[in-house]
Amino acid sequence: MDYNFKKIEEKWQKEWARKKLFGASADSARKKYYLLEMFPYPSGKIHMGHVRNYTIGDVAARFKMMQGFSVLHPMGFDAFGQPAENAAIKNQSHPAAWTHRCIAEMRAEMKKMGFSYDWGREISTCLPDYYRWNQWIFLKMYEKGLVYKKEALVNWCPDCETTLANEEVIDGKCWRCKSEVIQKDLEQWFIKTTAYKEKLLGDLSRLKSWPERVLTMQKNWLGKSEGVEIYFKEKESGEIIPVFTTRQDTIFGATYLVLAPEHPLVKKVIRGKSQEKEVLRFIEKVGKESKIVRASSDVKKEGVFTGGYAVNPVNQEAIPIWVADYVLMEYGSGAIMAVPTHDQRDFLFAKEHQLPMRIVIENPQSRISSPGELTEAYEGDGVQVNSAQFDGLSNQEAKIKIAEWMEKGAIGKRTVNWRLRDWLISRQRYWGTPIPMIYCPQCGIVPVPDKDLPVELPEKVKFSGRGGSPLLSAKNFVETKCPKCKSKARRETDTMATFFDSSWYFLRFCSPKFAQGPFDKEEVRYWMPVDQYIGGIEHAVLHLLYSRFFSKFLKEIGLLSFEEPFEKLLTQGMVLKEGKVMSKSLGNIVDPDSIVKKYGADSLRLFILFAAPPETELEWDSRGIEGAFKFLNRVWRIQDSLKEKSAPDLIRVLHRTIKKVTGDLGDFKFNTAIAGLMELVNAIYQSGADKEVFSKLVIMLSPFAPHFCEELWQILGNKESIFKSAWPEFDPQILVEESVTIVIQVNGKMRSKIEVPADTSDEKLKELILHDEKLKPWIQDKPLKNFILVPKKLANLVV
RNA sequence: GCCGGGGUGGUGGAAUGGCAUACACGUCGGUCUCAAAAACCGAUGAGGGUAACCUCGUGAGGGUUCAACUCCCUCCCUCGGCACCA
Repeated sequence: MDYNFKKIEEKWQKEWARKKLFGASADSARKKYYLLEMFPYPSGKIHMGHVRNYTIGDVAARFKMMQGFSVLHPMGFDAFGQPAENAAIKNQSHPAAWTHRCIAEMRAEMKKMGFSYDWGREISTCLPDYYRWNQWIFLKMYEKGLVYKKEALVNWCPDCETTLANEEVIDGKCWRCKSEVIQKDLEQWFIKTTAYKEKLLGDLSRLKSWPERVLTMQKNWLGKSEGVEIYFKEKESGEIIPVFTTRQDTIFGATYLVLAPEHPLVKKVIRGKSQEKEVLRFIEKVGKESKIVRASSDVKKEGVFTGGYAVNPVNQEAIPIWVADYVLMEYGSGAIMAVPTHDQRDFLFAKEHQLPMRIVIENPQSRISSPGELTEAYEGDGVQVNSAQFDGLSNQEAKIKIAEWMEKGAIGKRTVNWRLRDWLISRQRYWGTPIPMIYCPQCGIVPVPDKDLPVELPEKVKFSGRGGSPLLSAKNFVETKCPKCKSKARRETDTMATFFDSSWYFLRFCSPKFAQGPFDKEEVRYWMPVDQYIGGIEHAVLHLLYSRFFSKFLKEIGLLSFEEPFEKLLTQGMVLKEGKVMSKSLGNIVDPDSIVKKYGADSLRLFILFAAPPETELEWDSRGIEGAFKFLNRVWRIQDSLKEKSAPDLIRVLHRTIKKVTGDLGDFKFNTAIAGLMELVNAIYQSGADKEVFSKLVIMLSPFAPHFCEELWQILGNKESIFKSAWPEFDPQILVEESVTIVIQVNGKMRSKIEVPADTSDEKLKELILHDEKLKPWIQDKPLKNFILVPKKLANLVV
């Protein structure tokens, strides 16, 4: 009988669904294992990236299940978002209809892959019974003062016609449509993620099993920087100009001060001065430049003198105030003290504009004492000079002493600066969670009361594709009554960023139908945290940071008992073709469905895991998939020639394989686990196997090729599902070899091998080695200087 | 510039101080066949040698060690992240 993958796969997919084989339930008698893969945006079809992500998760889930864990392995859809809306505008359909069709298609394709999801727990974020809890959590945050509305310069994508969070702007471009993001002054909703910045940074050290680069990316994003805020004074008005620096040790070398062009003080300083016009012209010019151009390092830094002076509080020196494009309003206080001798940017700027310089830290490697000799700024450590009472100290000591001295004299204060900004979450789009807020002419901003949730998204709206939220066109939605005073009021028409939806979905999976709250605390106590999370690196900052923030918030209001939602994280590599990411625009997509039709899901699963370790990039290889298919056929044929009894050598190979595969699966080294199984199959082809050995091979292969193995398992006479059977264990007794091969080196080079009984004494072994004929030419009559023996492995003779 | 990952046969990749290149793809040869495919068996880092074997070989150079792909130092290349961050 041939291996008919089509028939087998359909048969078992039906059977598993009928038996609800993968239905999870909290079972306090067993250890739990929550395995989660990042849920997809329902774009229609699954692609190879999904297949890889979900296959990695599926193998781990099935393996844990067979090891006796109570496994939670759910799947759902991150269903709100702009593509649905764009598609609706294009096809004159409704975003909901488009989304539900895509979900149905994707679900069907996932089922064809044989993933072991508990489909009874499926969630969709676009359904009211999900998003009402978005609104509920949002209002809880509002209650705790973590939600606020303010007018600010925000990121605006002209193509998507909506605002974007800082995290959604990559290289100055929209993360989704890649068009250039501009700055707009708008009133928007923000979430105070910065309230948890210390925890978000500090708890990174708890995430011992997260990839190093993800931790680094989050750390960079949070961007903690410790320094001092120093209070300079504007000479004429006496107005204070705070300046942030991490190099307070160089304060005596400050020879000018620079304000960002947007700094509010600039206009005051220049008023009535001869420089006024020139400065205004400069500010206008900088304002027109895009952020990307301004930030590119090869563009020359420009600036103008304001005509004003600032007084340095440490020595009462008056230094010129400049305006320059290299100082950013968004960071620190938008003003810097410039120390050209010890900061390279200041150095270049000072040279260009012939500004004065003063050395205040001696470079121990060079004898330069006059600033004119410098070719670049010295940013390293050294001894303080020209620094009044701090002369002679090392700059590291001076840093501490100067900070203390400034605080005492109230001319400065130790400050911590962060790169992290609050999270802008309002979007001027339709297909998202309505923000549950009401504007009342009498009462102002009024939150929607709990009992009125959910604020449902109205179905009938106009999609013009041009400006403003489509919700504005839904009169019945917009017009409402104030919950407080009952007078006529207006609903907020912005919706939430979809990252809000995905920041807590892993909690919803624990009790997807719970109606009294976002989740059942008891269920969450059992299942959370997620033991293993698997997904793409593109969420290293966005989704993973927001989810961590949510968990910290929900813990603080007493709903959770843990700090970090994801215990272990695996970021899988991308799937490439001819060295490039598969993409529509490059036209190099391999459709998983076509591969399933040709070779079956089991071959696809096997190939995608065998071709590379999960974390590295994977080059798609059409011959590789054939290899996987051939391997399954090779295993299939073993059933035709089973022997009565396996040879003892094969039993040893089997136990060695069990040990290797079990270990490799635990470490997510799927490629070497499969290689181990291939070796076992090769050994079976050499000596023939009995039913016992073959059964164990089938069990070990089953997480990778589940339908295939389930069928063989049944053919072997088993009634119960293979996934209910116990994972094989190896017998260490059998692994103890009777004889061992000792590699013999002379001066570190392999020259001979001998096989000896495992219990040979060291003395006996040494004697055997010294009389080895093969070594004669290498030793000759040179005296033996050293003899190193690694038990049961190797000997090295040094002559 | 700073931070992180990586560099091993024709190809994907194994080996984290102890036989470099497991496993697979590809290529070559054999068995079976009228023939082909499939299947099965075998060879396959480079150079030298009839052969047994020998020499070289994990981005480059140096070091530690009886022994280095593996640890340390310097450098090169490459991928990713952050960046006028004061």
